[in-house]
Amino acid sequence: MTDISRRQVTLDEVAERAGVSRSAASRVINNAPHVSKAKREAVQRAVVDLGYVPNATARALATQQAGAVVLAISSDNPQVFADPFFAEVVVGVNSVLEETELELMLLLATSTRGQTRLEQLLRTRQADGVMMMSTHGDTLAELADKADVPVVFGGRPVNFEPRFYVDADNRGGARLATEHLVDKGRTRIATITGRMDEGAGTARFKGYQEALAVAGLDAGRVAHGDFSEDGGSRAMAELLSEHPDLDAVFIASDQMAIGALRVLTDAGRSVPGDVAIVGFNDIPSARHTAPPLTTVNQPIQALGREMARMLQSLMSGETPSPLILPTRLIQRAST
Amino acid sequence: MTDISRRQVTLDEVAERAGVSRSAASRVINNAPHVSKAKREAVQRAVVDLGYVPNATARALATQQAGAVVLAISSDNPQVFADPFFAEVVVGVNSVLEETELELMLLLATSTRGQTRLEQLLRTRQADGVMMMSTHGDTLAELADKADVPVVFGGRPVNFEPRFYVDADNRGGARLATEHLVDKGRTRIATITGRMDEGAGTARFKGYQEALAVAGLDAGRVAHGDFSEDGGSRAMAELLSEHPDLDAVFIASDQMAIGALRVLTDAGRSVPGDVAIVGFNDIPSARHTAPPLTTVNQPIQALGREMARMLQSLMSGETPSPLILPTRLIQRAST
DNA sequence: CCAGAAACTGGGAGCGCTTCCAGGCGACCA
DNA sequence: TGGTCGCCTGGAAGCGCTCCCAGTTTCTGG
Repeated sequence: MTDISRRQVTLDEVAERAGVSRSAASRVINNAPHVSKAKREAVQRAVVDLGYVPNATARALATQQAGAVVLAISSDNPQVFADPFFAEVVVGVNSVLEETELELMLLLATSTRGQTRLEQLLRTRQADGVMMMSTHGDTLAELADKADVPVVFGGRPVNFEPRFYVDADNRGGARLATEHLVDKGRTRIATITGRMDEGAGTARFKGYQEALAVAGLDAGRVAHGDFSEDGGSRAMAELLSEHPDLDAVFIASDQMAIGALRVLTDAGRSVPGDVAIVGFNDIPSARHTAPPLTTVNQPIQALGREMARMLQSLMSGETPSPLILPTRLIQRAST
Repeated sequence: MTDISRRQVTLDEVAERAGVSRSAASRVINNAPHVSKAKREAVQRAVVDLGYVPNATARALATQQAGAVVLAISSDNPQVFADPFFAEVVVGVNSVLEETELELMLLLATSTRGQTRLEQLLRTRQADGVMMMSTHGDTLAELADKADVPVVFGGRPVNFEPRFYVDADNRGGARLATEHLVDKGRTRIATITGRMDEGAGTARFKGYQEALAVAGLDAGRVAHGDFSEDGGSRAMAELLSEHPDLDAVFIASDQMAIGALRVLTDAGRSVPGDVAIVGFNDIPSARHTAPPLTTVNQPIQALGREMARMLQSLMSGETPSPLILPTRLIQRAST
């Protein structure tokens, strides 16, 4: 703080000013033992006098530790990250990383270029750990799981169970939502699924099926969406023409629910009078639709937090167990 | 790709296998001149055979270039980043960084710890450049502007004009919105401001004042909010009791507009019949309120993109000019 | 008061890569 | 054929830090 010098202050200069060897200075910086009290203090004084800050790069080279972890998001759609979902994940991740000396790197592996970068990252240990969010169970995911860098997954890709992951209880949440519909006395309950090549999509569909099986109801009214608002509209229209008798629909995302809601209203069906609907995700918009959307909330920040924690534990040599975070039903006026 | 060896492959190994010196190998890796065609090819072959990937850390140490830039967000509220706004900025930033060899680091400087980190970053050149989004014109911002690392600001802090920044035209957008209200024949136009300790807050207020001045209308109906939904509710209630005659209000954020809308409806005022309202930001929810919100859209991804571009230009020694991105009115049913 | 243990100390060898530099060598021109 | 120029080439010196190791000092306890 004292000296706004242009040049970077090095450990050698600190050592010299303190009248000790570089080794000694290094020891006090990393507060390692075997330094006399006098020298330790001399070094500390020199550090503040000179405004010394260790050079992270040099340290990384010497210790073979990058001092950074990366949050990698692999997808074919450059816009995915615009989803507020990830912003929340980042907040969670950051909250635990903040207690650490670790830096956070962001890798949006959307193009081939990004994918390559991720691969190299995995192979060359440029980061001390990676948090991977990959929607598709592509080869990249499996590669990541096998890499010798600690990797924890956020969410599970479809068709592939990583060794370490934290996921929201999508299946349980879907079951909850569907049961809620059953409890409301609905009997002809349809669903609009998400992308079935994503873990969340298949899991939520499974939850729907389970709940109806338990209730002894028909789970045959299904249309496939893609998590988007337009997809929801299309799927709802399809549902309406194939199964005009439906009296409720569980929709695998709020975005789709918003699209579906519009189609329903346009078709003259009242919500929840004629058909009750419940969404998933609890996005902010869900409370502002007409009627406000009953939906399933998942603890997104907690997801990020737990990913970071699990990564830490992995990095310190432990073998954590996968974690599934609870989801809960948020009841509003659409049911 | 060929060899999944545990150990990192080094330049020396490549050189040895290719039968050249390390210097030569280095030259071809960085495709520098002064290497014969034969050797160049030999090295290239060795690279793919061995699956060599340069060690970024070592390179960084040798070249004194980190190979990374950071996006720093300084705020006193750990939750700011949960705002989808930043997610979009990141998408924009990433889109240009993807063409580069640069890594993206994220620094959410919310705690004191984070602040310290940011300061050190600025002083020690651990990154080759920083994109700084700081709402308050605190000392940190000024420090950043003076740092010998290239720094570009996203948005302008209040009370302080950075040398390099890209910002949305908040003032122009606010003027647009207010003029729109005037055009609709409203004459008793109030405003709910954002936080006046943020650049966006003051700029939008200024735009409001300008528009009314031009129209020769009274700009005295103002209540201060804090950009949040609750703050909007409170401010609207205040407005209603202080200036019950208002027939329109320009609200400095959609979040506040949503809160205000509820208060208005509860108070029995119809929108836009009794009072027309326009928000700012064009968040997704804005299209789902009842009635859908007229608002001002700002090109957020473009903001990120331009920040990254400006930073690049700065890093390559140029002296770019500040940039102000246009905002535009999105007309919906609330006016 | 002495042997042995324990704590300190600084030298030096890296970590993997870039880059300066001096020497070598072939080509080209007169 | 000799001289010059310019392009290769590899050796070696770092970039700033960690950490092993051997040597020195200080401190025990008997």
